[in-house]
Amino acid sequence: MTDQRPSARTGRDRGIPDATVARLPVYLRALSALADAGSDTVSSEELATSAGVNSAKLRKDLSHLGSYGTRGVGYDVELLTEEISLALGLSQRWAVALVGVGNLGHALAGYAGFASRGFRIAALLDADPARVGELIQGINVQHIDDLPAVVEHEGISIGVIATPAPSAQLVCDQLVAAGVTSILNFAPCVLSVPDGVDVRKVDLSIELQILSFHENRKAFGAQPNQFAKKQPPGRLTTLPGGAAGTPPAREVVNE
Amino acid sequence: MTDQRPSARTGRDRGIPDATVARLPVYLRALSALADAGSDTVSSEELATSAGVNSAKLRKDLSHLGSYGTRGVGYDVELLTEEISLALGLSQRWAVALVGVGNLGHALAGYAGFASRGFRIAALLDADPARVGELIQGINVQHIDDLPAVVEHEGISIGVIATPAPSAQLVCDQLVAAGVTSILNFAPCVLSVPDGVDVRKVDLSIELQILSFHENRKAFGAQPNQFAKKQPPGRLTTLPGGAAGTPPAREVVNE
DNA sequence: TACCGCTTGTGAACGCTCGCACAAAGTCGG
DNA sequence: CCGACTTTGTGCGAGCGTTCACAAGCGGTA
Ligand SMILES: NC(=O)c1ccc[n+]([C@@H]2O[C@H](COP(=O)([O-])OP(=O)(O)OC[C@H]3O[C@@H](n4cnc5c(N)ncnc54)[C@H](O)[C@@H]3O)[C@@H](O)[C@H]2O)c1
Ligand SMILES: NC(=O)c1ccc[n+]([C@@H]2O[C@H](COP(=O)([O-])OP(=O)(O)OC[C@H]3O[C@@H](n4cnc5c(N)ncnc54)[C@H](O)[C@@H]3O)[C@@H](O)[C@H]2O)c1
Repeated sequence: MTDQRPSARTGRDRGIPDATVARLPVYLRALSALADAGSDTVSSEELATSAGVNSAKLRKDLSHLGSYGTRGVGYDVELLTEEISLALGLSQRWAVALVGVGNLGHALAGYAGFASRGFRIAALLDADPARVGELIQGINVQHIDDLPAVVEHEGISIGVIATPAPSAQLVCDQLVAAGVTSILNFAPCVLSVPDGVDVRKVDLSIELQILSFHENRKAFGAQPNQFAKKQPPGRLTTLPGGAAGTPPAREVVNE
Repeated sequence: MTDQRPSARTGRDRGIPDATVARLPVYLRALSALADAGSDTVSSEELATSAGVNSAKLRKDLSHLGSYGTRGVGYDVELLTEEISLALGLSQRWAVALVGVGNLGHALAGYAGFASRGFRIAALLDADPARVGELIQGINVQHIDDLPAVVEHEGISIGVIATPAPSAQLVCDQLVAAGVTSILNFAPCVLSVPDGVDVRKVDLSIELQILSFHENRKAFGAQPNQFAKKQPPGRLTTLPGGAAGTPPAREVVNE
């Protein structure tokens, strides 16, 4: 799961496990679909299937919130939706600041999935004077220097960073200084923040590289280089060149 | 970490742990920065700091690849870069198909981070006839029906889904049928795939909701509703309305 | 060559997560 | 009211991931 652990739970603390928190939004989505389909109640088995998890795991996850099921029947869709929303803090609408209105920033600004889940893009900010003043989805792009005032005025506590990596730490510091305590980072870099500030990252390249690993593993079952031991100039060199014979690629999968 | 576990490792199998695989790309990025800065060697302590992890964890992670460090000295930056790249299967350039050239798809198509990490966008596809033929970053948008031929011709093994959620499963099935064995999904839904196909998801809303949870926790230390027990109509109703007195919201953060 | 300081690689302990399996607790039909 | 059936909530064991702490190994120095 994404890393850079958020809010190191302080040993004691009767909190909900991180792994559970990460799944609650998925359950919420599945519940929403069930509600649209007209279901009033749902069993852990059904809900688990919709969410793509084991039913025992689902029940254990929900048990952390309290006892909201009915034995022999299942869970009330509406009630459970409310309880999960409450646990996630979605009973209030969070204001979000989006910094960096480039390619990705434009897509994010126009994303309907924010509003529908209880988040409001309260501000768009950029450092480029040419972008300031631009109107995107009815929101005016403001200069990054106005950040403190905007955060204060709009009551913003969540920031999204969509600037190039070299600027990300600077922007992050500015967000923190302005009072933002949760940050979602799209730039491919590690951010350092003071205690009490949570950072989560979304990194395309990392996801692709993980897929690459598994793809590679599928292509060559278990490699021969089982126990490598620093062969001085054994298999040599030049990374993006072509490492000893391009693999058989295809013919592996397909049903 | 993202979830929907890729390629259930079959019990035995001397493979690299998933948690380690997920961090290798981060190390790679840190190494790249060190190389640019002119370092020839690096200690586990330095590299761990750059990557934002514990140095013991870093060493254990690297130990899964083999013994490529020198005691008393550290790791050779270039050698380690090669070894990690090799382990991740980045010594070859993977061809990627991007399906859904809407808001997000456009941003992704123009993203330089793909190419620089060894991925090549080999095809853009969409179902909307109005988009077919459009030229984006020098690549022609093709119709989704041409998927099988394109996958075959370009040797594509990785697919990226950037269509609306209702189309995602259909597109996924088409990708799998065409021979794609790794999928990165941006649509907010669960995909089901046959064994042998890996799926990873990137979901904005989930990330924000996790941040919301922690933000909420910061606001109200440990809640009073410690042991809830199905209060029949206790605190009631209407989720996006205002759950029993809108919380004190502001005044919490702003350090 | 013998010694010293530094850093790796890893054994071992601990905590978190997962999934099984089942008792407890509810519904429903008679 | 009772008994059969269904589904939740959870105790428990196994496995994975993280961290500590240190012996082993390497380069440098006398
Ligand atoms: N485009 C994608 O699909 C994509 C995908 C994954 C990750 N990313 C990452 O997201 C980030 C943004 O990507 P992009 O393609 O939108 O880049 P971009 O260059 O199109 O946009 C970056 C924007 O950030 C602004 N900016 C730069 N420095 C700033 C600062 N100090 N304060 C405020 N604003 C600042 C720039 O003016 C620009 O408008 C990058 O880190 C990139 O690696 C992008
Ligand atoms: N825009 C964002 O910032 C953002 C952020 C996170 C997640 N997402 C998700 O990414 C997905 C795409 O978002 P978007 O804003 O780009 O939407 P969009 O509507 O702008 O683009 C979707 C594209 O997919 C194409 N499409 C639809 N059905 C198709 C099919 N069966 N085969 C091929 N192509 C098909 C459409 O023609 C359209 O071009 C959505 O699932 C969205 O929830 C978007």
